[in-house]
Amino acid sequence: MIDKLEMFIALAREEHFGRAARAQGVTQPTLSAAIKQLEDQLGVMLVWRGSRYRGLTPEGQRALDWARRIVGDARSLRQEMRVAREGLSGDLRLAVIPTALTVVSELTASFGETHPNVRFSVQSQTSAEILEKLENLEIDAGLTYLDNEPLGRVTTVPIYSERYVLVARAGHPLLEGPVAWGDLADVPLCLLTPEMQNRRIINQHLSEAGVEVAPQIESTSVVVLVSHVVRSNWVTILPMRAAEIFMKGDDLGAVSIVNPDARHVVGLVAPHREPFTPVLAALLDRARSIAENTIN
Amino acid sequence: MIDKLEMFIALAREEHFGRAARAQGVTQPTLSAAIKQLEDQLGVMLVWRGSRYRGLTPEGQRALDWARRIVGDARSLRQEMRVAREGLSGDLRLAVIPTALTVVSELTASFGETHPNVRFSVQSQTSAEILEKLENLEIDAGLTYLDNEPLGRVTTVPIYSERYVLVARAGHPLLEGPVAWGDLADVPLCLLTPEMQNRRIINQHLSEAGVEVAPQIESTSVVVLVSHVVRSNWVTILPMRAAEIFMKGDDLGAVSIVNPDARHVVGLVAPHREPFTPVLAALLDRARSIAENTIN
DNA sequence: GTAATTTGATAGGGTTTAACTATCAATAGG
DNA sequence: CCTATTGATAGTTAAACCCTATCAAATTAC
Repeated sequence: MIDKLEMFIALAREEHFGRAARAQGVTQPTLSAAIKQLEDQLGVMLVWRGSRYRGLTPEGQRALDWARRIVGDARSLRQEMRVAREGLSGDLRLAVIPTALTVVSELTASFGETHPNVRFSVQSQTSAEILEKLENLEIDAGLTYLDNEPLGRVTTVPIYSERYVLVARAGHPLLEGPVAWGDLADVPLCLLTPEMQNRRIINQHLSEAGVEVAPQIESTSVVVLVSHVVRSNWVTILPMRAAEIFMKGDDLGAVSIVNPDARHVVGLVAPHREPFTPVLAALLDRARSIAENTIN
Repeated sequence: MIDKLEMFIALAREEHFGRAARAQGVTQPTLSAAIKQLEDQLGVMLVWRGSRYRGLTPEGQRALDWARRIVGDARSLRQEMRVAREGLSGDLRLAVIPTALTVVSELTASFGETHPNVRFSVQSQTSAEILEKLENLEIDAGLTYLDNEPLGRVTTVPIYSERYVLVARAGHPLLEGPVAWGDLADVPLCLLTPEMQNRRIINQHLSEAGVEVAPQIESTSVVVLVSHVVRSNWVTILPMRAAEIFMKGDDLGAVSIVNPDARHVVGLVAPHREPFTPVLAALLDRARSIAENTIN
């Protein structure tokens, strides 16, 4: 039953029998049969059938909610029993927004010392993808914005709040004094792509200051932005925590952007499953203790 | 997996491999094998093994919590899909404290008219048994005291509050005026047995009034109490809602017990599972609408 | 308009899992 | 010391499961 629910979740996620089967490590006929059996057992049609996948029926949508819950709890059971057997161990899958990537190590470094048997897998994702993967049980926790986005049934732990800095090549005139959002009207910017929440936040502040921008360079990667700044007169806007890792040399400079002193809270997001599994509880604890030192 | 978790829950409840197997409709070797497989899959010992069942290990206790949750959610999924298929239908297992038995029909009568395909099974239990069976998934909802007892992870809907009356044969001298708890010192009482919460409540009020009682007749059945009252000079103390069904003739009389005017809230108790299944949601709704008319 | 491709269902066969009956070993109770 | 109870083990049969191969319908490409 639980295996079939897992396959059903995979099908809803992949929207394709073949892909879902591959994701589950079975062949397509096996997955087709599993879905059919699930429908027989429940007595309702879950998937619109044509010659191809055409989405979930309303009952399928409801069943998906239960399936996620049941499968998630079953995994929690297994994980908790493994912890009982061999202490805190296993894999913890994290997804992180690009501008918070440097913060992950604060979590993992100290956590990893205390719990050497826990392995982390960290992937960079947009905030929307993080919430989606959290729902689909593809990750165990996320590091993302806690405001703005509609959060579902999740537990959140604030870790720090972003402050924005302007990053430019050393000697750039803007680095000399404090910068206001309104000063950036005619500055050549390179920014994250518009579907990313950080970019939307920046857009909002700029537009509130009456500035419309059309960056010549857009990227989903902070490294791309910074490397452009290093090599030219472009400047970029980054959260301080994302920028500081590039500031070790003297080729770059950063200056706070004020007026307003924008703040957006970033923190850990985990599915709200009661009780938490030991590993997740420990991670949330660690996040809370980090927050005490860094949030302000 | 889910079947094995069901067997595990049954084993924890019955504390006996053979009985648990019978309760699950399988043979004892099948259940033994299922538990062993569960232990293998989870990698931990769940049950203390000797020549007989000797209780759950700490890990088993934790696993039991998860198992109840998973199995309960799986049942909810099945039930909800059946509702989607054929409307509100199925069995609703209720357990009710003896003194609230007459109230059940208020719920079931109106509910049954609107939803003729829902069948009720009503059993009389003590309040402690109700909570235990709720936890073990043996019943779907209970009608019991909402105060006093430690309630677990449940949803409650208050329906009415008990007021206590003294019931005696017609013409009994106590029926003439209002009765205080302190007046009952030397009256021959028959009461529910001491493990029942209603009796403990009555004991408490009597003892606060300085009265110690040692009833000659004790029973778990209200009918037994009343039939003794009918045939002799014994009197009993009952919640008004439990007594009024016997007062149709003129052979019995009842009078409120005041000083203090004791009140204890009785209501519906259901496992808190989110979201509620349609049938349970409908029952809780009905309970709420009844409460509006009767609680005060 | 026809051919090629994609997509999911179906058929057949081998392997694994699961359940039952029968029996055994260990322990508790008299 | 004997008997009854309890749970584990063996052996057998039935069911479930998953694979490969193939097919029909629908979509896309030319």
